Amino acid sequence: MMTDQERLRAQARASVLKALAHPTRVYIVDLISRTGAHCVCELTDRIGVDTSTVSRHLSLLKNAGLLYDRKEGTTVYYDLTCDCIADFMSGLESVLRARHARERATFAAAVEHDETVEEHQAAEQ
Amino acid sequence: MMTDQERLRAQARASVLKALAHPTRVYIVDLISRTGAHCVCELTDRIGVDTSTVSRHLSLLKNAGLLYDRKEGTTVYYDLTCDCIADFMSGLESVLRARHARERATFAAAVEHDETVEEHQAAEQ
DNA sequence: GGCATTTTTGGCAATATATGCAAGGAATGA
DNA sequence: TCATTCCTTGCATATATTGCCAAAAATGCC
Repeated sequence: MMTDQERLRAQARASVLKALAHPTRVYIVDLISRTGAHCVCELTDRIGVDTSTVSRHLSLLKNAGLLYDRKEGTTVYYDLTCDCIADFMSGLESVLRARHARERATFAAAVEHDETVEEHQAAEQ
Repeated sequence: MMTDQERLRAQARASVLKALAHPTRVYIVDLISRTGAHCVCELTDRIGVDTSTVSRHLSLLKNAGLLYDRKEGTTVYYDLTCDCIADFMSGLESVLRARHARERATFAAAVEHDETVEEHQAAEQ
């Protein structure tokens, strides 16, 4: 049976993953990791949703400990708390590439036998 | 402005992160990556929730392309589709360590000045 | 003070997610 | 065939997430 420690560990890991698990937030983190700190209005322009929505995504990322903010006048700049976040996100690439390769393989095998992909997957069993 | 390609890319990344963004699913992926394939009932015993719930988590991870299943009799074993997933998850550790270090630093600085953590964070501005 | 700019917050509706229970397959063995 | 075991799916419910609008803070400038 799962220990309390394992439970806490899983929860901590999930909290980071949850913070990143949204297209807008992935985009924000990715952009900042490549081009440095950005303010809310810049991000709003790029992303094309309401400012309030972007602000909420940012404060969620801040609460998760992934971003910190710095105020200049009325402008608030958000930046990564740690380069390790960029490293972590780049690890996603391999996973996506592998997934893509698998999808292509399944599709190719189905075509080979003149089946639909669903038929092929069923036949695989 | 965000391009369609960027949008799709963010969506693809988020789909993997979303699949992992739950304590139970993090635990499952972690366990399998360390100790190999497991069947639904083993995981159910370890985790302590209903079988149907575990089964759903597993099929979600399968749909996300992170696990595949193999049937032996009435038993279904789930395993990682790719070692890169374990690598990716281990990248989380650095992020968590960094977050923890930051939290400790903030707490220590607050104690230093005999403030609450909230007061200290406000004073940081 | 009054005004403009930037950001955050409250409220609310729409949507998505998580869970257990109960019922329904699927494979095995008596 | 019947019972058993393992797993998945339908349904109902509870909770969480997302997004916009409008209103409120915060700051700087005149």
